[in-house]
Amino acid sequence: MTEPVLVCVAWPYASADIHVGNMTGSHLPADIVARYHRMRGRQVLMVSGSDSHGTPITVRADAENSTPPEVYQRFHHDFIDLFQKTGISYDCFTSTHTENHFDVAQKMFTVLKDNGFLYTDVQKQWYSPAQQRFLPDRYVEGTCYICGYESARSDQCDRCGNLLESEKLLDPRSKIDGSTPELRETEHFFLDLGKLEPEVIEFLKERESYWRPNVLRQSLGQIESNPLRGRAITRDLEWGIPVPLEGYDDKRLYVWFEAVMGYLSAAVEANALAGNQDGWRNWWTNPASKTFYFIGKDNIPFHAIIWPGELLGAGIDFDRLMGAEDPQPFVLPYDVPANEFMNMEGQKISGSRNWGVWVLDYIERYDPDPLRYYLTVSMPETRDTDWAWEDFYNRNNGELIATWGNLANRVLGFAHKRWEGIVPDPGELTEKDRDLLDTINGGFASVGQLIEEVKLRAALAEAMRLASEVNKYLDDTEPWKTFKTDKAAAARAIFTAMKAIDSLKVLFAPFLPFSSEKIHAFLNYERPLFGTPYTQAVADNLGSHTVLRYDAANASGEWKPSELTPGRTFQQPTPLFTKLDPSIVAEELARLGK
RNA sequence: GGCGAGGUAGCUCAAUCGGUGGAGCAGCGGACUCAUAAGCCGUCGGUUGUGGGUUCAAGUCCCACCCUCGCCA
Repeated sequence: MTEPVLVCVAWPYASADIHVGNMTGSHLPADIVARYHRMRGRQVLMVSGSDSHGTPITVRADAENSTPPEVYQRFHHDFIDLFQKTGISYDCFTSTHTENHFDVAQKMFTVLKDNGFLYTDVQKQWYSPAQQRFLPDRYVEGTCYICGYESARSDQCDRCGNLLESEKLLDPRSKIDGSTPELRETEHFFLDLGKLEPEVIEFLKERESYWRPNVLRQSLGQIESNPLRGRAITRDLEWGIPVPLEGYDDKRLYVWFEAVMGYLSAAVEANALAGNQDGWRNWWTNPASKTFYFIGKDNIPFHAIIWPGELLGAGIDFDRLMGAEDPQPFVLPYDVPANEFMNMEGQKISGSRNWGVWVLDYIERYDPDPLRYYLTVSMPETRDTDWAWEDFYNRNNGELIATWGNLANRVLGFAHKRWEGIVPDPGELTEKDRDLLDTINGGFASVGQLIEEVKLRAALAEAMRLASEVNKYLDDTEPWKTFKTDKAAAARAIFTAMKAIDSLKVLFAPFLPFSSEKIHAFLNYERPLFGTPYTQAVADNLGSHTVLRYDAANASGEWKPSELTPGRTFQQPTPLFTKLDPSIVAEELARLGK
């Protein structure tokens, strides 16, 4: 059996469009890692879904005179469309509003409660006598008790920027009907993080040597300076997952508590859809399984502290509740390679100001691989980065096309013209030819190692360096000259370059799957490098939801050097990438902020 | 306010244990023509955010401060 690899991606909230910052922060790095491990022959399961509960969705539903299910479904379908168009190859992209997820989340609640990691406490919350219900913080505004701003949200003041203690808000008003809410006591469940702290610290320290410093230090440093305390995990809401206890009918699980459990429930769903009810355990209770969590820096505490805490608190009892005869504990996160943020032309990306590049909009005008290339070379792995259209244009024309696209085109084009679509016979290779192929083949170790460490910028830079080596080799051997004087030498050089390109196609494939498939097809390979995404409608007692899945049956890509042989036929190539006109920079800048 | 990450060439980033600060792009020069005027060779470019300190030696370690960003209160 090969190693199972679980690739978890932060669940996009189903009331906002996905922008380039979301892509480079989580979906894209996850996809690169997933595609790489698949080619290594590992059992990859890449999961995520739409985070469908919570107040912002009900706020939007109210504003649009719609319903929460309609709102989340609309965004959910857009997400799936986007992932298919950009090649984000989820094995299972589902939703938190499914019977399966409800079941998993409620079981986790029960297990944590039975194991003594939940307790109840009473909080004060704004209550609307007019509507006879508790109001979420976002539904209440009033005067900031720090700066006096009159339209402060109850949890944060937009003028002075301070986070507010909701119950201290002055002159509170309901945003729904303007009526005056009153403070009422309400009982909630709390996750007892203090009790879990020693185990969480031990978990973090075991990973100290290889986690990114920002992720590790922020988690460990936070705990060391402020001991963990309980956090409320229920809310007075209608939209969400019911608390699985008598007498809590008007309370729901808090989204932050249940959404992270989606990694687990999606694994359960994916395997159940494949007809293997117990299959999820291969990724979740098998000690050989490696689990990666691709998130943005704002999500670090949830994934490095709270989620491991929930998994530790569940112990072996979740597995027991799922019917295991010999229940096992959960596999804890192997790596949480959180990214920093990407800005847009020097300013923070903002949906309300339309300051950003929305991926479904991008894909109307440009191809997916240039986006993936640019987002990888400027991925915010160690610090915030900036999307600049001028830079996008330069990277596309001056790097991606100039170094890699042009290389494939010049070699395959020249070879096709001079050898009439048949891979030339090189005879005996010279030392120079073997040196080049050795250098390229070394990429399978060097690029692979960097991807395993989730240093994706460095990995792509290494692949580009190797492509550059082939350009140098061609300049050195000059087959276009030797073709006229020493045809055998030209055949040798072109064969060597073709073989190098056939290998580079694989080295680039996790990053640039569409163009690698193109080269693969030019070379007349029968089966594609990667599998095929498809959608499936799944009906349950909550209705129906669409799941994005991945069919690997026909995939043939393997992380190993080319075995190209002389004599096989190949196609006349077409350019891998489209050269951009400089005018797009001004055109795109003009769209921002409108 | 507490915790954390970052600040290095015009731009984007490297620099292992403290051991002569490097690459790509842009700029400049050159030879070439298979290729999407791409590619290749050469070259210019630095008070490592600021101020102190430790050391034979500091981008790296220590202290203070400034700036950007995130989490928490």
